[in-house]
Amino acid sequence: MEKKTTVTLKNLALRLNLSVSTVSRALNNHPDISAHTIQRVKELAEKLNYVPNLFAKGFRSHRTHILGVIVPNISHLFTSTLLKGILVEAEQNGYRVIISESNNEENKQTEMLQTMMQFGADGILLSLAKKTKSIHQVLETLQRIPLVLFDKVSEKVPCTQIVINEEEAAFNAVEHLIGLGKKRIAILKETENSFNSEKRFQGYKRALKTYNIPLDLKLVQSTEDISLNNGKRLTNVLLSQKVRPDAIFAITDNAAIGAIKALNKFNVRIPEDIAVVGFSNSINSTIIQPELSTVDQPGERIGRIAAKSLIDEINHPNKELISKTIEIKTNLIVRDSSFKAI
Amino acid sequence: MEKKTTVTLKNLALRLNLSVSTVSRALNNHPDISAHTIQRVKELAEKLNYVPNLFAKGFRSHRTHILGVIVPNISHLFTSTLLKGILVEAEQNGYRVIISESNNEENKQTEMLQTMMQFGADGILLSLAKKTKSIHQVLETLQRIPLVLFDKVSEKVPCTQIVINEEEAAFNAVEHLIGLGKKRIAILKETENSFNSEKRFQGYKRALKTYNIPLDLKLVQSTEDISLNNGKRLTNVLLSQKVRPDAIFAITDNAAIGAIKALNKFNVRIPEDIAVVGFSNSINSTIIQPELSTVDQPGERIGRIAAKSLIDEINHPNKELISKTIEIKTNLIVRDSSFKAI
DNA sequence: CTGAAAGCGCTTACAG
DNA sequence: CTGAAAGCGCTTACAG
Repeated sequence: MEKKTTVTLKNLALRLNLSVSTVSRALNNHPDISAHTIQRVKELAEKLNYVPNLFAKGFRSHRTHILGVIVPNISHLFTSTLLKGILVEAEQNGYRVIISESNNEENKQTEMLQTMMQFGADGILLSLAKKTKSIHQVLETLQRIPLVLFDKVSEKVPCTQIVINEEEAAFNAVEHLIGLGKKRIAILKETENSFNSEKRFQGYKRALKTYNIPLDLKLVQSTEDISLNNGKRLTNVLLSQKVRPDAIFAITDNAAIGAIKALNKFNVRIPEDIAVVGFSNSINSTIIQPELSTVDQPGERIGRIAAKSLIDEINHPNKELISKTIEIKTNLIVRDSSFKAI
Repeated sequence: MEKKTTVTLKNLALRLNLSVSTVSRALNNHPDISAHTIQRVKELAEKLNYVPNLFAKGFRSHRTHILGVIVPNISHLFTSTLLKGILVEAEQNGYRVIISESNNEENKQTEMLQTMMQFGADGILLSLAKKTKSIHQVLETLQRIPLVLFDKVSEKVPCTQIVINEEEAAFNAVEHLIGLGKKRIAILKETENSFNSEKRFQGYKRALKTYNIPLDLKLVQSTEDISLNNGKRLTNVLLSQKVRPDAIFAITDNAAIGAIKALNKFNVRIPEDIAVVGFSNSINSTIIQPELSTVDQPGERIGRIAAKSLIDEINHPNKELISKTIEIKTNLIVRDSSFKAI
């Protein structure tokens, strides 16, 4: 097979003995153009498989219909559900999506924000890198094109932010454990509290306070990277202490699964001896034995709302930058790891 | 905070009392321009936070440095590892990536191929939708811009294709089971054999033949959607038969995990009574109890090689379209679900 | 060393 | 109903 060359308006015009202007108008169904001409033009366009160059189009109209998306790490299941929501919503509104990773590095994030602008993205969806110390470039970007934060957000940025009810969700999870009679509830969280970790920790503390349970720092275990393996490790630390916890609230499913693995290894009964609750409702939470109680974090929904909000802002630009937080409610899903139905 | 307006070459030129040409050259370090001028231009550009409009640039040079990626479904963990590889490799070569989903629908895929071209993507990475009956649009696209197939491929398309050694990997997995003394090895596969399912089934059959085990169609279980739940369901079917299998080879980890769940429920001993092997080495495979033996499918590596191949073709375009398959070797990872070390 | 001009593919206000 | 011309932001061959 041979390669083909690109068909342009000029090509069509030449072949049809028309001007480029007329061809352009015909393809766009301009009312001025005669039905006959429109038909001739469209037939040839079809025949030659003409595809308009959206680059030229967007370049002229200052609208590219591209949304830029920056996430810390694409290869997390939760991230991919966020992305799915973004793709679906973008698609429905005629937008394409450029995706890139910051790898949780601030430099990378800054660089990506710049390239997104260079590519003429109409707007940007950003989930902040964990190590974002300075939000300078974020503000710089925000002053030029619409930008919406989602999932990993920061109150310092005056823009629309899409989050779940982190604090309340954590409160509910811990309250659930307290309701089951648990009194020594440990938490597995991040060392450098990210927005999410911080909020969930606050919810944990408020629940304890509400039910008059003193905060015991021995039960507060932190780690740099809240992964499955670190969940295991921190649980081993908890088990080695003189007084063991009777419940573990992990701020991610992965850490919770690590906890269950550690408990299973030492034949600790779940939930009778130690109950476990996670956060995310990832697919993994139903694979582990016993199945994990967890907060359902509706990734696709968050992605859709984030994309929708951004597209709204693109269509109705604000003169001033304003903060606005959209909080999405979550539900606690109770499974065998915290409450075993008989 | 106030919004800012876009800074262009013209802006800079006006302020500096220079021509647009000179400013352009200065920013690109053209040897003709004096060091002094270069400095002046760059300082102002820095100060005003000038970002070149890559759209205008690409529009002129016919190179957008955008790669289009189409996958059936973004919210699968394996897909996201493929995407990670693509992003990393693209990034290293100065390319941005537009990602979209075909949702396993041929219409959607066709539409996406067109938009990718309209956006002036320099090349396309495509993982075929399951229900791709006609490859007409794929061929049409291929005749215009470089296109590389990965993961879900088709021998009908004359282009570079990146796959794993599907057939051999399946052969090895089944051979492993045979080596453990298993004789009644069931397979869980797809009804309408996709490229992957077909190859894996072939490997299964070749292994049986090699070791003189007759193919028993009762042990060949197929399903439309090779998911966890269908893995469970098909395993229940197998268990209900007069003569049970002594091993199950599932062509996906999810189906294998479903199988394990079903076996656990009926207290079938794994691997003594029935051994299980999956395919993918997804994170789930180490969460299930017992941990799953599986074929390690190096997603990130496949993604990287696919992106690399595409970028190579963009840089060295071929006149003729040629088929070329790059096969990536895989390893079988043996865990407790097939062989329990004592 | 610097500038004026053409052109990438398209749209649209202005003329006729 | 149709066309010639300008312009989106940039680069580059051509002049000087």
